[in-house]
Amino acid sequence: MTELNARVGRPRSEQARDAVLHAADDLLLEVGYAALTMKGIAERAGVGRQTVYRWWSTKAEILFEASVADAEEELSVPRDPVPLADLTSYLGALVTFLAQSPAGAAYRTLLAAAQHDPAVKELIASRDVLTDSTRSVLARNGLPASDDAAARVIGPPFFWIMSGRPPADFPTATLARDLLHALTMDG
Amino acid sequence: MTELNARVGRPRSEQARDAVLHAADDLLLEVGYAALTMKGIAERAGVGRQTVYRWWSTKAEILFEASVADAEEELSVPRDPVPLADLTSYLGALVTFLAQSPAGAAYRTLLAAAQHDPAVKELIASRDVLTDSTRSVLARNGLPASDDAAARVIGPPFFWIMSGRPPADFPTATLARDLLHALTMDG
Amino acid sequence: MTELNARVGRPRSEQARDAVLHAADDLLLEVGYAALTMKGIAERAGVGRQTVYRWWSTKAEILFEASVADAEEELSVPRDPVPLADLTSYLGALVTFLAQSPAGAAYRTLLAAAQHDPAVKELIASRDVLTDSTRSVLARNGLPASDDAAARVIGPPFFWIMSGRPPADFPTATLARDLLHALTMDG
Amino acid sequence: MTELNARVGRPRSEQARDAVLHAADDLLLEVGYAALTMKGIAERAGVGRQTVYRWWSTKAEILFEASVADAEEELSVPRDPVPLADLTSYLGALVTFLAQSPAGAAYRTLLAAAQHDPAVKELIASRDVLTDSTRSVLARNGLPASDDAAARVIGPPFFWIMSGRPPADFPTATLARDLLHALTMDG
DNA sequence: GCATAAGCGAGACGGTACGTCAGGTCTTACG
DNA sequence: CGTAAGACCTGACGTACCGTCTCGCTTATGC
Repeated sequence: MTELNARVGRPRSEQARDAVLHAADDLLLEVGYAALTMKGIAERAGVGRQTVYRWWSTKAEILFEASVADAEEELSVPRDPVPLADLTSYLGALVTFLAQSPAGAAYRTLLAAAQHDPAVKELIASRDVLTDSTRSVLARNGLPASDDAAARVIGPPFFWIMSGRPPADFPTATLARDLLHALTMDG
Repeated sequence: MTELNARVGRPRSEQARDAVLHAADDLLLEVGYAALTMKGIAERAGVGRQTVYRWWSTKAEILFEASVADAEEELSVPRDPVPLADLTSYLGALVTFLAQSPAGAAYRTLLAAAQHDPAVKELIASRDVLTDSTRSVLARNGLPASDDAAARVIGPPFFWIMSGRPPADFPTATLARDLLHALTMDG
Repeated sequence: MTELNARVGRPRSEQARDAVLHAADDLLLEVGYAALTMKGIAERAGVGRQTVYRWWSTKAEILFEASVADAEEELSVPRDPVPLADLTSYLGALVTFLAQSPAGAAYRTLLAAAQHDPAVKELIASRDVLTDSTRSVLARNGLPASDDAAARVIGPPFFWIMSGRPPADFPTATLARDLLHALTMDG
Repeated sequence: MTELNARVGRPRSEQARDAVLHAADDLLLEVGYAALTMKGIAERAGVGRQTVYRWWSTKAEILFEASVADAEEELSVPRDPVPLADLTSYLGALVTFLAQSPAGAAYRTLLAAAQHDPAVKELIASRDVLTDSTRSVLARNGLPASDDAAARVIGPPFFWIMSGRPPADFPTATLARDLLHALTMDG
């Protein structure tokens, strides 16, 4: 028995955990990150404030836990045997994720918060779901799967969306073509 | 007469304005954006709270006014007659600005805040100093100075720094070469 | 020459003085003493704030100046040759003044303010218009015109109104009769 | 069960309540009513501002709660079998209460505030401790215990103290004698 | 008749209290 | 011992008024 005393007392309520994660997701879309409060999350979830603080330190941690799984799923596009088509469709998913998805909103928000909050920075660094998925797409198309290659894929759509431009106007096809050419040279 | 009543009452104190802008700059570096408060700025500046609210609505507005001028200066690199060298040195300045400069920190912070604050988004949109300077560098090297060309220049270093990687590791030269090639084709 | 340089410069504006006094009177009735502010008085009077501060230090001083003249007039009842009738009609005027008149409201307010503001206490002490008029009524009816005789006349209606009871219910006649009897004995 | 949910959550802190009431009492004497602030009371009591606002809306309510009990005690003089002596000693207690006692200062202050604050007026009307105690003294001496009889007892010393005269100079004995005579006639 | 001087309305200045809100901690009773 | 409830202290919020200080202007006197 490695966890002799682990089961002493009332077990954690899965119901409370889910309620908190959903409340955080909902409130992020409704009121935005700045107006998102631990108090508000607890009240929306119908949960005591202490229960929230017991399991998460900050609203960023809640958002992170709430969005990582969704993010992974939304970014996993089916592989296309033609590299150009594969990369293009992935870039499209990236733009959609960043601009439209609740999990994408959480990602942008967390990266933003990380700029002035070391704890969030560490959280993000521990699991950068965007870089990870991009590297796997590069790898499966025989391209270099380095961090800087990933940054060259993610960067343009990321800046595009972060600076508030319409996702539809982003030149996905052109970028895919150029990246494929450039990264093939590099490798 | 455009400003008939402009000189009624005590005129605005330039001294107070400067004190507020500098206080905001200093405090951003010292305590970060989240802990930056209107109250704190006013106290650091030795200024009444009302005086801050009289001229700026939010801490974002103060930071914006405080950083725009600095940003423009730091991003204006002397032109190199060789396009590759010119673009490379500009990319270097971009990385340095984003990663090291107080004005760059303010820029990252504001773009972050814009993700959940429409007022900040509008502010940024009214004067995106990064896109502007990039477009002018592209133009002077005979490259297409569109918004999406700019996004392809800014995006990679922007994501690199935003996700907390070391500025020194960013592949400035490679990116400059590839961009020059790709954008020449597009044009 | 007592006032050699007294007439140098622009003379005081009587118009501004009147506007301030009336504004104070009006605002006292409209918003009450607590919500009466120097700023509000100045704005209502259409006068600069400095002009108010130049001539009065506190809102109490303004009210005092605004009400003393009115008070004296309202409390000067025509003499009745029959002492009981004279005293009765004066008591009636007293009740009406305290309960209904704007100047009476100002008097109650100032006496209230005097309880915790020594400056107001001194102001009132310098000219207690209620005690003065009462003493003169006592004197003209051959009664002792001491301060404590005055207090015995003023006290009951004063407490009655101060504690918020309806003026009509105050037993003017009974009090006048008893006072006349008691004070005659004392003298 | 009238208070089914009364015991849910952390119970109110009696310690905080007492600290606030004492702080209000102390500060009233130290700085006066005008300079008495909710913020100051909270700080002096070592209590959060929200805790004060949670239980009391205004400084007047705090003073009222702080003084009523004291007032009742200070005004309950032991009965003297001789009516004149009983009334005289009660009048003495009244003067002392109004002029010297902290609770008396609170009473004067509240009656003052009631002149321009309907909420305070209602508060006072709900429990006029001065009128109540006076009526009971009148009753136990076989005199009419009406509101206007009470006003004739309280009025003179009340006006005396309110207008700032020395308590020692108030003619307690004369007033007691005259009142006894007059009210006996009325009854 | 022009300088000097003081009063004028306007409005910005550095402060401070307002009443509210969220933070994070604590203390209950219940399950 | 986890939970919901809710009171606790702390401290920032944005507003109002404080009393003071410039401004440009007006309106007197007096050299």
